[in-house]
Amino acid sequence: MGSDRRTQVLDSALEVFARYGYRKASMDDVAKAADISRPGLYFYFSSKPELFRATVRHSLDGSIAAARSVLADSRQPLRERLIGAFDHWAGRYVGAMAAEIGVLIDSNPELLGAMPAEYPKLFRALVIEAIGGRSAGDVAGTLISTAIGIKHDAETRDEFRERMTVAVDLYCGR
Amino acid sequence: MGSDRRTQVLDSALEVFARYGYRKASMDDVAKAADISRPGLYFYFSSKPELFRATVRHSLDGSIAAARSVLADSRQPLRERLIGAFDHWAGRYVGAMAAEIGVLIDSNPELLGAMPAEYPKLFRALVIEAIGGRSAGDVAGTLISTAIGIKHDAETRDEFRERMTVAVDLYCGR
DNA sequence: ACTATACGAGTTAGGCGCGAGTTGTATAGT
DNA sequence: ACTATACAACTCGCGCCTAACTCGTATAGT
Repeated sequence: MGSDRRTQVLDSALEVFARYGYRKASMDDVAKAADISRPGLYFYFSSKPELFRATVRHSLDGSIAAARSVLADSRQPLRERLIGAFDHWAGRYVGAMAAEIGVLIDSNPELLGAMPAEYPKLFRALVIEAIGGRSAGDVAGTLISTAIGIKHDAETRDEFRERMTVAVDLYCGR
Repeated sequence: MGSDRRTQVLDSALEVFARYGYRKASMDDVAKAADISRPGLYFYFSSKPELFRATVRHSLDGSIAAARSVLADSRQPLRERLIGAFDHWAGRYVGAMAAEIGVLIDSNPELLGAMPAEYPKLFRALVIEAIGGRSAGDVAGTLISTAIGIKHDAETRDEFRERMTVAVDLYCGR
């Protein structure tokens, strides 16, 4: 399962990195948060940059997986699936302490390289597939941009969800 | 008219501030760019912070005025008016050297105070008025968020305009 | 498959003095 | 309604140094 020791370390690392930023977060901080020794941390990740990359990848994989499973749930109408997918994808990084995660990601480009850029493409493809039809690309692109815009001035995750609902109804509902 | 000496100084100041940022732009830089002496600059603006505030206000006033005149042009259909208004409002700060202006504004909050926050409200009110109807507030809010989102990953002003056109068509055309 | 301890190498934070640059003002002149 | 020049006060970056911290690894032990 995903609940092995390595996963637990990655979850702890995400909290620590999000709280202190990459530079000020020490391997010792992460080790303490994960309840292992600092040398023990190196059994899982051979360096701090590698730990950081794995942490970000783990987080993004989680968001993508959540979005995918929501979008694939054919019991729900398209409207609900889209709202849920955007909530998992972008809403995860809105408000409170979670806001720092997004900053963390696009604030360390030299460490992450082209890796984070793959995920928006993946998400976009999922949304296009879910919408279907000729103008699916246009609708998906517009909705994604709207989500980014809303993310910038929404205070809470609930507000993000509400406004995203309005956008979905406006752009691809009635 | 608006083409007096003071206006010329404000235009020069905007370029200088946008190019160097508030801190690294000196009053001497602005004076040279405006072709007046540095002491002469103090005849118009009694301090650097005041010059900065006046510069930002001048720029935002210009954008609002442009958006207002476009939205008021009843010869054009709503679709064209909306696209034009967003192009003037947000498109002005997209791509090339102009991208720095937006950063400049929300990167010096202690100098500007609550002043810049008034303009988005004003612009929103203009858009709501142009759209009209019951759900005008929802539509305007969504379109504005979409514009902000597009602004974040559009490379050129043309791309911004094109993608904003798509969004407007999704709302009020087909 | 780890912990506890230790260690070298490298990076970084903090303090400090100094020269340079900048702000705002003054003054004399046109 | 300005320019040219000058000036005091202040801030800011710079280099330099030292102390502290952090990374990655090694070693011995369970």
